[in-house]
Amino acid sequence: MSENKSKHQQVIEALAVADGPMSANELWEHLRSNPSLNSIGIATVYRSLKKGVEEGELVPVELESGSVRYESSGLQHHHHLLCSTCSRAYDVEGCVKNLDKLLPQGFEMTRHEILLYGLCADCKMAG
Amino acid sequence: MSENKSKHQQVIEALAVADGPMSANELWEHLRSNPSLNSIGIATVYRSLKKGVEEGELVPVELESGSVRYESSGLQHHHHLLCSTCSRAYDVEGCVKNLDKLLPQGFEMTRHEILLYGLCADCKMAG
DNA sequence: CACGCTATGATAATCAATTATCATACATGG
DNA sequence: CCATGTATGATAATTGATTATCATAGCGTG
Repeated sequence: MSENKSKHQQVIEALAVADGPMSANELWEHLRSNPSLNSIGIATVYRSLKKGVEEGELVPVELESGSVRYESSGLQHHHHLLCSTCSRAYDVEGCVKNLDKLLPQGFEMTRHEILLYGLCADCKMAG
Repeated sequence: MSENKSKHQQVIEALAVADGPMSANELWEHLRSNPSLNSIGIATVYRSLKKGVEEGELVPVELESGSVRYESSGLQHHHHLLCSTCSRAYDVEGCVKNLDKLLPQGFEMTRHEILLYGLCADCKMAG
């Protein structure tokens, strides 16, 4: 049925509406748990992520030592919060001034990431 | 010869004078390349890092998806720059204001990390 | 319908990082 | 010197993430 979305589209779209970058595994579990979609294989998730990055729709985000997360490209400048309870990463809007003042003499900065550690709203509420 | 430092001490001291957090492998290569020390095994490096963390002398720092770096505990508040050429992480002094303003409603922040991406002085010079 | 192509899924294989093993070396206290 | 316990190194084993394989299913075209 061509009315249905391809698995690749499902991956891309799931990230388009996500509230933060997701790892292959998070995405896999998220998509499998959605009853309106058929099941998806982990291999397909990885394939779609790779393809999405190659085609410029997705951007890899590295926040931790374990795995790589992905987010839609073209989001406006933002940063992330890593919840120490659920381990999910959440987008946080905005930025701060004066980051250049941190840069040591002789170094060059091309971009930056601000990572907040703490609790997301759900986990804080539950906690 | 008890006048010599144990390998564990060598690891701890190497991190104490380092200009940034180091991974087990970086530390291993660094220590092996120091002609004034005997060679060291990678297993000993891992053991010393684990012990150092357990005893509170070291702190793990996760900046990337690949591996964990370690730094001396008790350094004053600082952040890091990751050189895209040599892949080393460097400490950068200072911080910025207004980070709390980034925190979304309902979330809680316990700590933060600012990561600058770019070139270290050596690589920029060489580049 | 047959053909050929892409998408998909299950799973084996790979890879890097880390940990576990095990035998040896070293230091210390009888 | 001997017994014992810790430190060390080489290397095997494990682990988690990711990629490669391979067979199958679905789709569009002639």
